[in-house]
Amino acid sequence: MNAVPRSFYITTPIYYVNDKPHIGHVYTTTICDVAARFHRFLGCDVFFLTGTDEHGIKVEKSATDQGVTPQEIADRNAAEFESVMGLLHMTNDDFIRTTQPRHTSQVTTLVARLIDSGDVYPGEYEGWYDEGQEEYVTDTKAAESDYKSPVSGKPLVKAKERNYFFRLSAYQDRLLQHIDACPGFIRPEARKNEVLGRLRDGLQDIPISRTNFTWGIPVPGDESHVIYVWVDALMNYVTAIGLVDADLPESARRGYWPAQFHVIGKEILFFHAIVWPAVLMALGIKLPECVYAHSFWIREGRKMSKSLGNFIDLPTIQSYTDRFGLDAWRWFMATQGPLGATDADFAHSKFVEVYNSELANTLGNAVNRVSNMINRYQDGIVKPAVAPDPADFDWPGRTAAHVADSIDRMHKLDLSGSMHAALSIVRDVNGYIDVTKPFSVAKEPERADELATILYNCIEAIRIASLLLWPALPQKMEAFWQRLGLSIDPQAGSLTELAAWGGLSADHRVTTGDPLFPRWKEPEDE
RNA sequence: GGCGGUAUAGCUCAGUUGGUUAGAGCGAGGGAUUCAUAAGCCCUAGGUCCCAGGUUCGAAUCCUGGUGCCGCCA
Repeated sequence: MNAVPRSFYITTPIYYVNDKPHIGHVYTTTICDVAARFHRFLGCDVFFLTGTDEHGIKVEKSATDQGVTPQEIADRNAAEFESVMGLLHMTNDDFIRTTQPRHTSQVTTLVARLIDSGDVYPGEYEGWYDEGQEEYVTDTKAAESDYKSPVSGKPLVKAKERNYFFRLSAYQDRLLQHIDACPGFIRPEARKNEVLGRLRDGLQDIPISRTNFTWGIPVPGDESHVIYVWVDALMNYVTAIGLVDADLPESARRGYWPAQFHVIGKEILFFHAIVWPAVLMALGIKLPECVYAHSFWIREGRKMSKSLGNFIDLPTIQSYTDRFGLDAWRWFMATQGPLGATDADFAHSKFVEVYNSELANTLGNAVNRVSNMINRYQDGIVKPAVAPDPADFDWPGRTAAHVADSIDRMHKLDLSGSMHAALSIVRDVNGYIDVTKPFSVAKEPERADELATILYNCIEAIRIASLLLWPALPQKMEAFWQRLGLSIDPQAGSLTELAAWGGLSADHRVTTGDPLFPRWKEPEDE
């Protein structure tokens, strides 16, 4: 298992500036951040991208309502999204905005290419139009609402519009072939099946231009149309690395393509797993390796919705990071989140349960008891393991297995599995202490060597676990390293070397301190 | 309505190509300890594996029907 330096490009969707940041945005970004940190530590050349989607009718309307320009709305809200990334210590390498010239210029180039190749052609769109909302609704939705506006109740009208269409239908077979050839292309499995189902139903060409608003990128050669926000937005994944403009400074990043992961929410699967790959095929650009569509958080068993007003918004998130610490929040996101096909429940009691059980009782307590014993019995000095292990525990083998498991799972974006593999090293330590009873051995001075061996094994195992845990718990693990007198730079990418057994030299001084994760007791409510 | 998924211990879920006493984590109960954040460790939990048929020497694991929940339908 040698970490061959290899590029690792991971993306979040770009967030729509007309929305307020909430747990959905924070979750996706945190997932990517943990994966990005882990891969940097492994020595991969990581490019982690996020950003904002700033065009479209909704932004234009908000601007009109507020009496400002759309760009002002975009600037203000993009700044808020970006500040959230900082607040949560996200390590994104860039933050792309769809109103930036570096983006718009390349989108223009790409769409022009599609027009040249005939993959985008002018046509006529006919459908049910909601005059109040100024938008078309699909035939199925129109039928569901009895051909009336779900908002105003007024009848929908059949309207025609000249549009530019993308020849999506032409890519149906190739998409099926690709999904067949690359089983990991769409994950998790349930999402892949949904895509396959839709492909079997057949694809129609889709309109990719609009004329009912102007806040967007003009269609090259026809300024009366703007490019549909979705096509505009999807292209950020290649414009951020300057894929089609060699003159841009970003073009030095072109080697990152194809991306390893597009991490998205399940609501935008169609665009990422069907439209985007088809557009890339049309452009002759390689496809990303994996589109990973996670599910949603629900709250205390109920869906989050506007009508219930129960969104986990930024203030709510901050109330958790304030009380439990940023790392605890990240841990819950990474280990309990909806990476699978079903939604995950954000329940306060569950948060406390996981925090106390895994972080306070298992990890924090292990760090505490071991460093305390080293201080108490050995004046805080780590001594070499010269005596044979009284428990004959295969530490090198066991830790190596867990390290390999943790890394393997992270490659598959199984964050929970990866973190729990790391935590099982700590569980081993807790069990080992019980068997070897260093606190009893310490009572017999002639067994000092045996004691030193036991304590070395404990602290060394925790050290190895801390490396794997760092991507999810950066602040606390760095604090732990400081107590151990270690200077570790995860950016240096030497995780596998550092995680080899015996890496901790003797003579390190271990200091004790406040518990890393103080046990949480629910305040007595009256 | 069409297509698809799922239904396993209080909770969240594992259960490989059907095969001896159905598993894990958390919670709960009990026990022996004390280095530690009253944490850790050990033991226990007797659950119709949704229901009814069927295939088979044998099914939680395959098939049919039913019911519940969920997802997708640009």
